Amino acid sequence: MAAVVIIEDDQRIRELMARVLAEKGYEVEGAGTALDGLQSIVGSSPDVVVLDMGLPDLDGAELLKMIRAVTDVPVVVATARSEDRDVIRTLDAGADDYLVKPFSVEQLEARVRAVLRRASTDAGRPTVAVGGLRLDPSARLATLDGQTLHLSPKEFDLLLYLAEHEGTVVSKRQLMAEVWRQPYGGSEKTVDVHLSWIRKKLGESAAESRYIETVYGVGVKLVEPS
Amino acid sequence: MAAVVIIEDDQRIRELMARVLAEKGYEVEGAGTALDGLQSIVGSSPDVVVLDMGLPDLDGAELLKMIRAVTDVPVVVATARSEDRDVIRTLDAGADDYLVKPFSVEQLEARVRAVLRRASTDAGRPTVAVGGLRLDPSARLATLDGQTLHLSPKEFDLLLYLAEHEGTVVSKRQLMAEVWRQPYGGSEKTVDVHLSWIRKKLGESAAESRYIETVYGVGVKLVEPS
DNA sequence: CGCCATGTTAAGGAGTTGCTAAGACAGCTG
DNA sequence: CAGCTGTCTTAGCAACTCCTTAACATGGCG
Repeated sequence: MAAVVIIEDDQRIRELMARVLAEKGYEVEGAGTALDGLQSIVGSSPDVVVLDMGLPDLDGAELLKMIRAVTDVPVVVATARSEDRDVIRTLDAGADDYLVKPFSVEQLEARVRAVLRRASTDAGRPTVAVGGLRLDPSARLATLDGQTLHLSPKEFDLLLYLAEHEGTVVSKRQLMAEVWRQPYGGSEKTVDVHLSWIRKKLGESAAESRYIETVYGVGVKLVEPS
Repeated sequence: MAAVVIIEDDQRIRELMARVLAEKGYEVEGAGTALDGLQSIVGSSPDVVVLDMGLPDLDGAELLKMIRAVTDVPVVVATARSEDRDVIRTLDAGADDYLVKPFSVEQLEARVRAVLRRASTDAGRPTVAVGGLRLDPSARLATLDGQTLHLSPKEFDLLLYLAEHEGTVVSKRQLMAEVWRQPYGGSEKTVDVHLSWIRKKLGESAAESRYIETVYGVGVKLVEPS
């Protein structure tokens, strides 16, 4: 079963979280300070880290950066509502998901599970095909009618997400949250720009769409061209 | 079941480890001094050795060298946090994995199991071929279009890892973890440099790639040249 | 027609990568 | 034991790619 490190200074909360996750079968290790947390991470190589941003000895964003400098382990951050503004900075610093206090234990468990699922499936995700478009996540290879497409990282991720939701309308906010991993604040214009670039590479435009269809006021969807 | 020799001077810790591993079905033998440890290794031919670096009668690194001079048995070293700096040197001296004290018994068991798994698959690894490139792990022999390639140890390991994941993008951090056995802190620039050297020996460069392809922002992959 | 969502293009800066060179270190050899 | 050789790591610069922001154009919808 997966191993979790919980970094949270309030002992009561920490032990509560630990108990809940332990009951679900996770192997849990708790830490009350940033330093202990880092030690635990390095020592135990956990599969997920749950990190409280309000630590007494070090700013949570700082710690997150340190963790990121050292490993790719998925991190779920927990913030108090008052620290809302920092959420953007937090996610920029490399968090994989977040929780806003007060949160229920069900939420905690759900996020941990979601992050784990993402991490585990990231490697062996199967190739997606829509019409003449093929996307192989493990090789990061995109082809259109047999021709290799040169896509930037974000372009690939974005197109992959759309392809995995073929035929479903996806809002730009959702894309900012899922592809950019930035549920707050991120400008949705960025999505427009990337979509435009992808369209160009697919040999289409918004006026003459083949794969990428805009649904005015709602979002976009990827469809098989007719 | 696999046999383990534990070399640890603190009797309490040694017996704790022994009991835990014995419960898991390992055949355990303990030793409190370097000399006893060597005797046990030579006498019992264990499948794994767990070695505490802080022995009273001999420096752990010295003992590790002596073990290596005698056998290829996998060794998991346990170090105290203060000796952190030496970890790299320790691994260079031929350790297969390491534990940082204090560690949980679960960690101990996990590392032992991991090392065993690696060792068992290490032995009979078959030759890998990608295009005109052939890598024979057991003979440590690399050839390109029939011509022998002179690769340094790290270069060989790195190329082998890439070849075993042909067509899959591998991140530099992953390479640091898997090839360098250093999941934390290692500079990823090192990977770049080694890749550059390998490319030169393969008769290619990043600008004109044949086998080794860079995927910007993600990692590298080995592919059959077209 | 006016407002707002969307499309497109351009430009700047931030971040990533490639490669050379130099230092550190171990093992070997004379 | 001094010097040589091969190897690995670190540093640093140049070149490059990418993402975002801004600005302007277009087009839908009331």
